[in-house]
Amino acid sequence: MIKKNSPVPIYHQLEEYIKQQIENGLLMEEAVIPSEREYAQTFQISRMTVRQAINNLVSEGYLKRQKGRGTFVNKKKIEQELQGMTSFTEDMLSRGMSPSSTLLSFQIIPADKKTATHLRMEENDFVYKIKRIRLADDAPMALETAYIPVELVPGLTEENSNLSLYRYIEEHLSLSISEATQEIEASIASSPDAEALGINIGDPILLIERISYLENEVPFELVKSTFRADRYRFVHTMKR
Amino acid sequence: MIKKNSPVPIYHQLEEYIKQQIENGLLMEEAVIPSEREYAQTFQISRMTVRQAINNLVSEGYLKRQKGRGTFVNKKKIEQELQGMTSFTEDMLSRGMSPSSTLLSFQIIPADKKTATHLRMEENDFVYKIKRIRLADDAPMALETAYIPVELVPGLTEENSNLSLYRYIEEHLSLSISEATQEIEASIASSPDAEALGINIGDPILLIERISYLENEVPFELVKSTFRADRYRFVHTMKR
DNA sequence: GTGGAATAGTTGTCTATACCAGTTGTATAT
DNA sequence: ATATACAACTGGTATAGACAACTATTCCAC
Repeated sequence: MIKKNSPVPIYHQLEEYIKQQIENGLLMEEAVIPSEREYAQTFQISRMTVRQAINNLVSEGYLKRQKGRGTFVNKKKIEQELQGMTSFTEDMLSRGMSPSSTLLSFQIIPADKKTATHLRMEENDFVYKIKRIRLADDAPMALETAYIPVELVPGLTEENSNLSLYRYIEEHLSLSISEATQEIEASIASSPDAEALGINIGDPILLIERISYLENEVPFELVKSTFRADRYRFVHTMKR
Repeated sequence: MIKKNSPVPIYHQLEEYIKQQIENGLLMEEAVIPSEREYAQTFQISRMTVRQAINNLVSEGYLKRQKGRGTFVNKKKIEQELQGMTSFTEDMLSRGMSPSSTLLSFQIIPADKKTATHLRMEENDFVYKIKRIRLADDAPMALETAYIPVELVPGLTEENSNLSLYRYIEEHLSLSISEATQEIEASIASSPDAEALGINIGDPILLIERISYLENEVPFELVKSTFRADRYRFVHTMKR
C-alpha cells in the first residue's frame, strides 16, 4: 500500500490512504482512527512521518486530534466547505432542499472583451456559454450563465455539463478549484428575468458573479447568477 | 529569549518571537528570515522544533517557504484579512474611498427575543444599540445598526464607539474576533430607508446581517446594514 | 460505594542525525 | 564571453528514540 522508494513522499501516500479509507466508509465519522504508533508499526515507517500525514489532514479538516484519547474522523467535508465556495447543488443540499436544473442553451462562442478579461484569455477565443435555470424543490430559484474557456475543458458536451462540473474537472482533468472571488449586488428584475423566474418586474433580485480559479491561479469559469430575492439569501462564514 | 524549562512549548515561544519580530519591523515584508539551521544554532534547539514553529506560522499565513531559497515574510496580515471579514472602514479604504460615519443614536436597551438568540444571551439582558449612517467620500452609502451585549464591553460610550470598534476590543479587552457569519439579501427601499440614503422608494438595496464571534465562540455583535445597491457591491474571496 | 493509586494506552514535545532536492553564486574550462 | 561544474547554501523528507501530558480503566483500600 505504501511504497518506500516512490518519488511521492511517504507522508503524502499515507494522507491519500487515510482519505480513501474515510471516503470508502472504512473509517466512520466520529470514530477513532488507528493510533500513530499503530500506523508506524503496520507500514514500517517512523511515527514522525505518520504525524506529518495526520497533521496535514487535521489542518485540512479531515481529522481532529485529542490528547490522550486519539485521532478522530471529522464530520463531512461538505458541511465545512459551505463556509465559502459552494456550487448551487451543494448550497441547496445544505439547506435541506432538493436541487435540479434545466439546461436552456449550450453554445460555443467567441468571448467578448469583458469575459475574456475576466477569464484571462484573448478576445474572440472560444468559450462555452451555458445557460440554466436552477430549481430548488422544483421551484425556480435562479438563472445562471456560465462561461468556461474551451481550451481548458475540451471535451465538454451538453450531457456531461449536466453533472456537477466541479466533479467532472477533478476526476477527468485531475485539477481542483482552489479559490474563487464573488461579487454580490442587489438589483431589480427586468422583463426577461421576471418571466423566467416567475416573479414581477421590479421585484428585487440578487446578482452574483463568481470567478473560480484552479490551483495554478488560472481562471476557470465565470458564472453570473440571478437569484429570486424572496427565496434566496446568500450565507457565508468567515474564519480568522 | 527562549526558556527551555518553561511549561509553554519551545516551538510556541519561537512562533511568538518571530511574530514579534515581524510586528516590530525587524523582519521586513518579503524579506528572508534566518534559516532553520540558524535558528536552531542560535537558540540551541533542534531544527525539527524550529520547523514546527515555522510550519505553524506558514499555515497561519505569516510566512511562506521556498525550497532552496529560504523562508519569507508575507505581505501584511490586513491585506489578507479583507478576503473576508471586513469592517466598513477597512472595506472602503481598500476600495480607495474615504470612509466616515455619523452617529444617529446610541442607546442601551433590553434585547428582544430575536437579538438575544443571535447573541446567545437572555431576553431583556441589555445591549448597546448603535445606529449610524456610513459615508464614503461624504456620500451616504449605508445605514447600519449594531447590537452589542453590554456585559461584554462595559465601558462603551458614544465617544469611543466612534473609533473602530474592533480595534477598541483588541486593545482594551485583549480579545480578538475570530469568525463571523454573514447573510446577504436583496430588497427594495422602504420610505425611511430611502430618505436616509437619499434614494427613491422601490430602489434596490442590499441587506447584510453579520454576527461576529470572539475567539471563544462567544457572539460579540450583530450588525444589520442597508446598502445602496447602486453604489455598493459586496466582494469577497474564498480560498481552498 | 467512594476515592485514589497503578497502569496502559493515547497524543504532544523535543532531540540528533541523515540524506534528498532545489537555488545561487563562484570558480573553472572552453 | 559563455558554458559547465562545483560548492555552499536553502528547505523537504525520514528515521529512531526519549520523555511529558493527558485519558480511561482497573483494582485496591477505606
